[in-house]
Amino acid sequence: MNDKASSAPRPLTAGDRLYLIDGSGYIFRAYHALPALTRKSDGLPVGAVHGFCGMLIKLLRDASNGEKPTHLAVIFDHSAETFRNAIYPEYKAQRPEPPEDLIPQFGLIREAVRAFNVACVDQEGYEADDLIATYARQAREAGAEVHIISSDKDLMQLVRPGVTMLDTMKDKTIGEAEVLEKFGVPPEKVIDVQALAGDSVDNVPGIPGIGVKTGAQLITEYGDLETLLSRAGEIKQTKRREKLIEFADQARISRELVTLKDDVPVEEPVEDFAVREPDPGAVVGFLKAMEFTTLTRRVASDLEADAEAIEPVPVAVEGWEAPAADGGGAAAAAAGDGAATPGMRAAAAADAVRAVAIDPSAYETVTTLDRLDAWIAQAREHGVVAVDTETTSLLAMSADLVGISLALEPGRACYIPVGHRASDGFDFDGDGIAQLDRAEVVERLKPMMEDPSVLKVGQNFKYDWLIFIRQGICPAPVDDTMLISYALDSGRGGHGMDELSERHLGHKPIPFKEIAGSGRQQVTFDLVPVDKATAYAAEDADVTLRLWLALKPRLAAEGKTAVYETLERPMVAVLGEMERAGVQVDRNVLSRLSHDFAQGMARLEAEIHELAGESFNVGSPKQLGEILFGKMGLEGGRKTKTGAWGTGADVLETLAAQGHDLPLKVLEWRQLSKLKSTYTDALPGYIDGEERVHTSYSLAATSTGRLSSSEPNLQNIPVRTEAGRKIRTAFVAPRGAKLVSADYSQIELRVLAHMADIPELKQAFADGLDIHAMTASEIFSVPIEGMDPMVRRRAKAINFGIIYGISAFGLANQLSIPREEAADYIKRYFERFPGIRDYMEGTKAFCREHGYVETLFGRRCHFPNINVKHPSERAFNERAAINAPIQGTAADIIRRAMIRMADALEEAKLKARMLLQVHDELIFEAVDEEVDRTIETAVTIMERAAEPAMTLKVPLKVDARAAENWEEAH
DNA sequence: AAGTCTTCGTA
DNA sequence: GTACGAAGACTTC
Repeated sequence: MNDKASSAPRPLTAGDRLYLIDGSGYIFRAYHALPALTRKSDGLPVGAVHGFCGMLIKLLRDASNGEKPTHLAVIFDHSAETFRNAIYPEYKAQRPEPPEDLIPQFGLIREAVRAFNVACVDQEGYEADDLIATYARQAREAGAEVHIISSDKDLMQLVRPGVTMLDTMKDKTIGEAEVLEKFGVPPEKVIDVQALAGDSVDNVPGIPGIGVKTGAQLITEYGDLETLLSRAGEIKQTKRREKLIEFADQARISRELVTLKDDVPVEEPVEDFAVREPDPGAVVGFLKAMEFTTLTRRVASDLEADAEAIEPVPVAVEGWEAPAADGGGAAAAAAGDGAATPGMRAAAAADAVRAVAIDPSAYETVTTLDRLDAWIAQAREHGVVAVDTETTSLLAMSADLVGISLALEPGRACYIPVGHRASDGFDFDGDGIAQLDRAEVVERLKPMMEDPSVLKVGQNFKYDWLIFIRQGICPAPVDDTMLISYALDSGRGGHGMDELSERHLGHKPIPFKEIAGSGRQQVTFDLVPVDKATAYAAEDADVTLRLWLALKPRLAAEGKTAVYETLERPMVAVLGEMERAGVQVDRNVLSRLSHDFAQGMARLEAEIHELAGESFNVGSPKQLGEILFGKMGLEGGRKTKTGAWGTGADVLETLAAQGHDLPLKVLEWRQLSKLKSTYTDALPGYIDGEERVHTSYSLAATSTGRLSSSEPNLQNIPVRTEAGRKIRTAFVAPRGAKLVSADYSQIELRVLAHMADIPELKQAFADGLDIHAMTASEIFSVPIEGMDPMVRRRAKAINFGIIYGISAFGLANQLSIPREEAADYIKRYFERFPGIRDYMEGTKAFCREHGYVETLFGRRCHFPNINVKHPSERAFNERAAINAPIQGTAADIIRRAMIRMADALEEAKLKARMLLQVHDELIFEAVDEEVDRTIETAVTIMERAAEPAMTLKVPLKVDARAAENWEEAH
């Protein structure tokens, strides 16, 4: 403990303000919410420490309500074991180990607390939360005001008159209203809801199938947990009633686990927390040692101390070793401009963006040409402008422009309505609404939107790009906050605007539903009143700009500029063009197939009902399960976690193999049903007036760098079965042209051979051998000549398994062999190719240590759950971590090819257009006389796509051919 | 009307 | 065993 105040502490009284900081909670939250930051001189991770010190300084200057604390303490957890483990041994049992770069910061934060001369409290056997509950009760009973610095929902039960929580990271006070919003019940009933809902993070079991929503509703209805449990028999919903009865005791234990103990025999009296003036030498010395230049300056000036004269105070660091000289810090520092590192500038930028509150009522609606010109002029002067379009549809290819919003600085944004209509049903052309003419607005915006010196910032800009292109504007240059986030944080959560706003700005944007309604009452944006539209649309531009300010500096700080600039940003226009082109689809082919499939289904259905002896819905797994395992009494066991009979294809196949006719016919029926509903019936709905279908590609939907395709998904058009392949004949080229398909051969195995550096595999690819036959020959010691196809098939399954992070269980499933046999194959494979095993182990170890893996081109994929305790979940993460660099590198390579393709085709004076991408395949449309040269160009670009950034140790091979339709071209 | 589960199509 | 998206059934509101 630090120096005691000279006079004896006086008891707390009314008028005192006690601030209790949940130190342990803060550390984890700050670590994840704030940008990673390292000490410039040696790379010591200090992001959470920086956030913590900033928070302390702000609090000591003036808390957010403008009142300084009279008493202040930081409370920490003592150790993992608490009295709760005696009640329930599994409590917090699956907490992951803290990340490597957080460990040294635990000690540093305690050092910080001491340096600031603030009370620092922990106590064996109790969690920080219990100590907080106890001190809060004592202070409140003494008449003092209590503020708890935390956003932990477990502390929300303490909120009451005189006790509030304060989330300093979001600058938000949590009072009774906020608790009610979060839990649906007032604070005193929070523990009852938690007892029902449980908590997977703390491993509080709760009652299965009941979440916060249902829990709150039940508690509201019955008053409290005990009443609910004793009257559980009255519940109408069967499943819910049974669960409540079955797991009643589990709920009672859960309630004990979440109830905070407010009568801990505390060792430190609350009076001792009276705020004390820090010693300038200690606190400035500490901040200097951390190399927090801005904070040092701020504190020195607050304390009227001369920062220059104070030496850094050496701080011992536990749990971290400085790298040898010339570590990563040097590279980061090289990009800096003076004292601050890019990391610190990135952190400062994120702080600054949070500083200005978001106020949707403060935006301007632009309805005169003068104001429009003024905004355009300011955008040009400013050099950066966030842009967002509002339209009538999520489908960019058929959406009509309704308005445009611009943002120049945080809080300074406008909305330009151009296509609103009154919703009374009479004003069809919008004459009655004050808005500018669309064509005129477009014409005036165009020069600025195309001005190379004005950067246009968007969120998911491919959408807006398509809208602008269709208006005759070709926006450039552009930045996309969604793609910046994707380059930085893939695997750490989604990249949609609302999610990013909540994550980085602590702000929840107005939901679309709130202004346009939902369900039956939902209206298109053109029918939204202009004032509401302004609040919504301008806020989007404002948020986009703030996200850009917060995220863009991180690219340089985290070394991801090249990934963003070479693999992400150029894709906006490339995919935009592909989506705009679309692919021609012959609706007559689809309609004929639909008819054929329907006939086949009807025939099978009759046969199935005959075999079952009754009529039932073949498409219902539930009814089918009843027939198979109930009525017919077949062996096959329960499966799914909800307790239903499993009727997956594998189960039905097993039954069919035993000679049962019904499951076989169900399998055939399902195949036809799938093809009909998903493809032949659904696709015609996407065909436009030009007979073409325009899919939408998502650049940020996968964790690995692959694209995804939706509305419709053209990356899962059938190919494996004869019936399915017929659907591909509906994808055609226009008269006088052909479809060209070019696909990489074995790209993932080639990538693996390069990355793991396996001599035999490299040689095999160099020699153009059949890689699966070669693998089979190596591990089963059989000659390639005259090989049994079954042996090759086994080797092929192993090769795929390797890419997926093989497990004996999975391989056994794939090959329908016993697990022991599969384990034996894997063992033999690794004996023959030890380099693959080393590579896989190396990848896992790297991921465990860093929390991410990277592709050859530097794309980072995060795995926040790689270190969880639960064995099968961890194994799942490990397999994904092994797969990600392989799948991701292949994805990077085809992206590079696609980005170069447009220029290459143009340079070769070819009219061919790239239409589709299916992970390792590109589909083009080329006029008949240019087919050969298109193939030549496409193959060359694709095979050389890794160069010059990377020289692969194996050649890339591309097969390409042309035909009238996709089936024949593939 | 909205959300979850199951199944199945692709690389 | 990896990565996705879509459809229908089912459940609950």
